[in-house]
Amino acid sequence: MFLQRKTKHVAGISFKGLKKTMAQRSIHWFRKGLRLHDNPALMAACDGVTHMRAVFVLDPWFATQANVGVNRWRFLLQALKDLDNSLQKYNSRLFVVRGKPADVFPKLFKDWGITLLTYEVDTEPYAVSRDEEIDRLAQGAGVKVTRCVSHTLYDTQMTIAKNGGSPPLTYQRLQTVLSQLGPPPKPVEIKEKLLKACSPVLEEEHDKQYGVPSLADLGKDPADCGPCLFPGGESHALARMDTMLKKTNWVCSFEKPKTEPNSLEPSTTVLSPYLKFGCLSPRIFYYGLVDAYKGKKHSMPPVSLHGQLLWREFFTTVGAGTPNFDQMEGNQVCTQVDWEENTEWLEAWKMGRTGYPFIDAMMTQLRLEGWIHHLGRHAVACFLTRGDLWVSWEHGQRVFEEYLIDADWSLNAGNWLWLSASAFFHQYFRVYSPVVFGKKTDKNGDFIRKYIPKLSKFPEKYIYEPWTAPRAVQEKCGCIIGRDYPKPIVNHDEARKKNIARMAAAYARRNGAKEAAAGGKGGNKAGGKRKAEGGGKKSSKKAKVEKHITDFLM
DNA sequence: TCTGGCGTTGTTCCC
DNA sequence: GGGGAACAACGCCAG
Repeated sequence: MFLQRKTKHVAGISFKGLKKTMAQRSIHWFRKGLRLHDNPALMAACDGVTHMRAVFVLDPWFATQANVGVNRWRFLLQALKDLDNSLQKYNSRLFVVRGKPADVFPKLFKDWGITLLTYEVDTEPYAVSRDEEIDRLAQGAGVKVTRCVSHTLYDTQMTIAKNGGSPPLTYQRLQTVLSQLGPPPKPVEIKEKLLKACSPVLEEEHDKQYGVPSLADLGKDPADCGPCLFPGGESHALARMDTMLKKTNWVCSFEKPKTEPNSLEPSTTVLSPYLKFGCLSPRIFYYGLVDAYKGKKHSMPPVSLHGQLLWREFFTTVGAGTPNFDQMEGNQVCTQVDWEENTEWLEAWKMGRTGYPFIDAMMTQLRLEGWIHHLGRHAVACFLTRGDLWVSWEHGQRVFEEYLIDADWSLNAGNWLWLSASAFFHQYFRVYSPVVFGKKTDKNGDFIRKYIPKLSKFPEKYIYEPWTAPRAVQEKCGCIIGRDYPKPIVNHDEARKKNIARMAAAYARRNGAKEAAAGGKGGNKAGGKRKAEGGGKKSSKKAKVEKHITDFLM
């Protein structure tokens, strides 16, 4: 109900008006939302239309600017192939068109006699500017545009408006706002409309001009791909979700922090890549969980599976409402930290050569397979930034963007902000140990043995700290530390202490700047003065922080 | 304006 | 080994 209302509103046309003008030929533009199920924009493209064409534009921007690794390309192409297969069941096809959207659409509008363009709302900065341009071109061509929200549970702009015009910056605040908005809209059923709106496509002509390309067609070497553990596409997404939802006990007792980052089989759902590309509707998943929970005791947000969908909602909403969300400079929610450029350490981290087996195994899994457990992401992100290497989270973000098959602009930036304690999370003294953390769920180091075969023969006692193994043990294991596997590039205990102090200094600078700004604006001068003079809780707290900083930096 | 409680996922030590 | 407190002490937010 809500979505239909929104659709009409955003498109600036009424349903009555639509029926009178009766668009005959439409394009549904697939970007994310690579699915037929619960796709309100696709449904809008079929509404009262006799010829709907499904289009995906292979925008060169993604090849040149978007930092997409080969595993994610493979996932995308599989998803497109799956979509094409599904459309064939409706006597239709997917039209994959090469070129910039701004060049492609005016031609398609004209050649195909299009009167209606529909697409799913995308809140990422590039998508927003791209879509604004396409909207202008459509308007110029007399083509109506209908946009629908279905990548998120709620319309992010509505959530922001409900929060008073700015995005909620805490999870609890988001929950409060969403509770005021009511449950998310129900999924839409599309099959009948799709059947009516699809028209036959000439087979031979089609594959030559509009077929889904192969990796080789795109200049990618398929040999660079890792094993295909999570094939792309709506069919796989729905099958994966169904399998998972059937395990109701597991679903009801799911608590994210209790899942294992280094199990050999994923301990979580791995629905993230399917949600990223929209092969799976978040609302289908949400209501699938509602059914699974029904009448049973179950975990709750933030740790439950519903909670995971809300985290996705949280970061997408903040990302949509925060300029420069993916960088430190000009990002209002981000603490400014004096990270250091260290290409050698960054490369060691990226390639799994830090000398810390747990970190290196995680990064190897990421590079080869395109997915690692969320807590593994925490450990490696903390290590790169505030924990050990003091390298900017922006660099880590770019590496994740390249390697992850589920790399999502908002979630990636949001989580890096979180883990580097630059925003949302502030307890910077809680540092993951690259040695201790993994042991909790994998004492024997089986995960390390799998991803770093060189270390596979080390006894349990040394597997997380092979540099502590006596020379004789290293020789017996066929791996000399410093020759066959690196020595640790930093001393964790020393780096941790130094970096906690550096974070304290960064926070102190930020708070100092805030106070100065408040004073300069003629705000609460009395409060500022009181703090400056010393005395009271705040001042003693400040003195403590200063001592802490001095102890480690001087 | 101040204060106490809380925050998805730290580590170490002790019982 | 499991649970709870200490460690040192962050920002946010409701009341």
